Amino acid sequence: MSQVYNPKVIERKWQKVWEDEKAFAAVNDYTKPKFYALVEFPYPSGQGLHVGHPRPYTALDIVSRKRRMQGYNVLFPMGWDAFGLPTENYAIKNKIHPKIVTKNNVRRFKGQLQALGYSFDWDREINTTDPNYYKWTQWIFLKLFKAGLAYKSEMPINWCTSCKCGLANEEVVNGVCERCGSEVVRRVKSQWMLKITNYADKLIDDLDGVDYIERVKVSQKNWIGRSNGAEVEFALKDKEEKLRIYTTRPDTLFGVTYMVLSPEHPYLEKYKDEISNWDDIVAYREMASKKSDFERTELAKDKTGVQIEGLSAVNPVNGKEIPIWVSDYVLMSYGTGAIMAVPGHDTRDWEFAKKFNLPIIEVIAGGDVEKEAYTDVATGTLVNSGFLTGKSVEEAKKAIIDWLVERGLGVAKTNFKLRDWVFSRQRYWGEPIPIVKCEKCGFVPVDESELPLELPEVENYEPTDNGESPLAKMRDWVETTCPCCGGPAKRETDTMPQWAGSSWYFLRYIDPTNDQALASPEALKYWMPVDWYNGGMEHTTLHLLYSRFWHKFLYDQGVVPCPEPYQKRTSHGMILGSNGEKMSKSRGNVVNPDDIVNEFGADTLRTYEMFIGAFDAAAAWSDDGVKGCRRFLDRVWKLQDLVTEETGYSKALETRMHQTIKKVSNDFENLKYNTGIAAMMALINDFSRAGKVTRDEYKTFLTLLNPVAPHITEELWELGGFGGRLYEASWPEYDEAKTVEDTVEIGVQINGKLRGTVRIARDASKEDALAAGKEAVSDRLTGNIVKEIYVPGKIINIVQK
RNA sequence: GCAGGAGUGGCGGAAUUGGCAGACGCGCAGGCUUCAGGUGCCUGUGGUCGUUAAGACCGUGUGGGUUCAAGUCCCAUCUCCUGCACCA
Repeated sequence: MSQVYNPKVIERKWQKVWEDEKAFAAVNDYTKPKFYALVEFPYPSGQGLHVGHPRPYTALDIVSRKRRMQGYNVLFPMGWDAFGLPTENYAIKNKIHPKIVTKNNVRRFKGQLQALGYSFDWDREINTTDPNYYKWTQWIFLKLFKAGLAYKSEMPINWCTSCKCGLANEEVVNGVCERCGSEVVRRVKSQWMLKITNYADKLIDDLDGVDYIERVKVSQKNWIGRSNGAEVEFALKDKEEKLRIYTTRPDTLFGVTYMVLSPEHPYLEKYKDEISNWDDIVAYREMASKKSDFERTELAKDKTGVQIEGLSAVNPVNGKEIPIWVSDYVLMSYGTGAIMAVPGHDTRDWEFAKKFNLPIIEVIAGGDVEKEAYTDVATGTLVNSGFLTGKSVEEAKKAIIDWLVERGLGVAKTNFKLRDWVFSRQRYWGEPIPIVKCEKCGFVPVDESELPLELPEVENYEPTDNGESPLAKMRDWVETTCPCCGGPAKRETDTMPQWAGSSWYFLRYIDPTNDQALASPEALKYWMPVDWYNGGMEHTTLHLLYSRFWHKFLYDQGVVPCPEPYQKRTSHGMILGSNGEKMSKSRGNVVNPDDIVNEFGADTLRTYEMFIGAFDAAAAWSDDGVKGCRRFLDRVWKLQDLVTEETGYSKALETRMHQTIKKVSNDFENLKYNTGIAAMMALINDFSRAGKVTRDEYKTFLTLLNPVAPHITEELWELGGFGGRLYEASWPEYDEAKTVEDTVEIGVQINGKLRGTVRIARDASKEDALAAGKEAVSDRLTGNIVKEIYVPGKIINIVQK
């Protein structure tokens, strides 16, 4: 009789064995087929690991373990995205250096991850706050700077009033700081910017060549927001200068009844002497500037504006004079900051026109422009539009652009919603920006040989009230000499955002100790691109876009061998509390993974998180579900008592074995861990029903389960005396021909309703099948058969009156 | 408003190309083991009707449709989630 299953003992035992044997080290043997599996490296927060973390980690651990058994050289690394505000805030509050805080948090996280038995190659562990790591983050920044893609610009930025720090547009959510939830205001500051917009087209177009789940592609596209249209010049009446606007609907040019400038448009200032109601304009502009972006969008439903008196425009297609208004529904940051308004066919213009009683002209037939704007482009036909009348929207667009181009009145133009990336943070705990400002030479890059430019030790990490980074107070550090002219100069005191370190980390795992390059070209060529990258949906727009941008830049620089970093991207769903709500301290529904490991074992936690439901859907935690998975592993443990001396698969279970190997193999590759585990549960039910399991059945079962529950299976493998280590065993093969049985039970329907079943040969002829089928439902047959359907292996349906 | 996704037992969730709806797990009920509780094992478990049974009918958000056959395809509609949101 076997001993009791004791995960505490065996899990520790095998984790030690794997570590000592370097079981999961990726080797630099470039002749083997490679598989690079990547999960998002965590931010080592003070709270420790959350039950959400193991879900994606276990999923790719399963794939990695399986691929190793299939002979791949697998790279499955882990590291720490350790720069960031919570650590800095904790350091400020508790007067401990962020370096120490980070070190402690990392130790805790690492211990927790190791207790879960992941097959990470810990020899390749990286940490973004390690100077040997951020040396290369800075190096990439210098490359960007030298390529003209990093620039400093005075611009209104999003300023978090609590973090005292500038934020990227992406970090402002509903008008508040994504991180701390405080109010975000506009402030003009000189900021480092990265020209991600230069890559806007490629970032969209290259999505066609990668295997990302659809919603990730869609979000990336929406975020970049490419739209095709035209820039058109409207003459200002009695002026030399033209007013340039952007539109995606040049086909509606005959329907323009007014124009709108954004409140920040430079023409207002320029023509203020000729504007007779200048005071009203100024008042409106001030009111608009006081509104935050959030308020501006919140008040979207109610349009406001003022007509500019003394200024009007001329429609280039028909010479009509049209009024110009100013309104904050037009943004200076998009297009040209001015629009042509076509209330008949644009919802916003329609609302504005209705409110201010402006004329509405129908130029596309199909709707009722008095009731609402008709915006359908697919079916409309042009009316009231001169030479465009009668054309479809698509034809009209082409025709009008040609017409405008011929006369020098406009050009086709593509616009993007994507803005350049605000790259400065007025904070201590980030990578210093390796730039020096010299009175004579301007912004000068620090010489590459000086990298890493290390963070100096400061007394106080608190940001200053005037919005400068704590580094600004470090006289000794700030005052330096210009690398260019040798004169006195000052260091940049802003640091990089947290996104910087995570924008290229997957490259460093490939060659983590290289001090000559971020990674060797040979190693990059072998390992890149990442074959499978899994991460949260919350990183779909920011991290994914930023890292693709950097990678594309590095590709253009000849540093990396491929234009896209990730071949495949999947996302996991969140783990919710047992009440179906997001886990949070305040809701009191947080589950600590340590408790589960202590009470049930790591294998149970792993199995449960994979069995909980569809991988990409959110799932609510259930303590009973955890128990069920432990019960399953207990039954696996007891399987050893059923093992016989027989080899091969028993006759009764042969088909089932082949089917299960096939199902589990496929499910593990397709994120369907829940059904893969269900198949193994069903198999173990078969074993207990049979009352025995052959050695080979047992061996196959342990191998299939190993990626999910590596400790218990490794222990049983050893107890079973199969020799060697299970992690080195081969993944079981199946024979397609043996996944189907010779005879099948199929349903027999009468008029589409199931009336019986019949067991017949899989490839039975129609005659035989129907004969058997009729036999099974003979008492229901009327003899008046209209139609007989037989789908081999599936169904018999007899249609009768 | 736009985009993406989802609505299936008491619950989590399964269902290659349309082909026996509810796999697997939880929960629940009964039984065996036990002094007892727990564990373990066995059996049952979509609903309604039917004395048990045999059986019948209904059943995948709602309403239509296509088909021998629909959770799956088409049209319409409702609800929920997740992004984005005055982007011209």
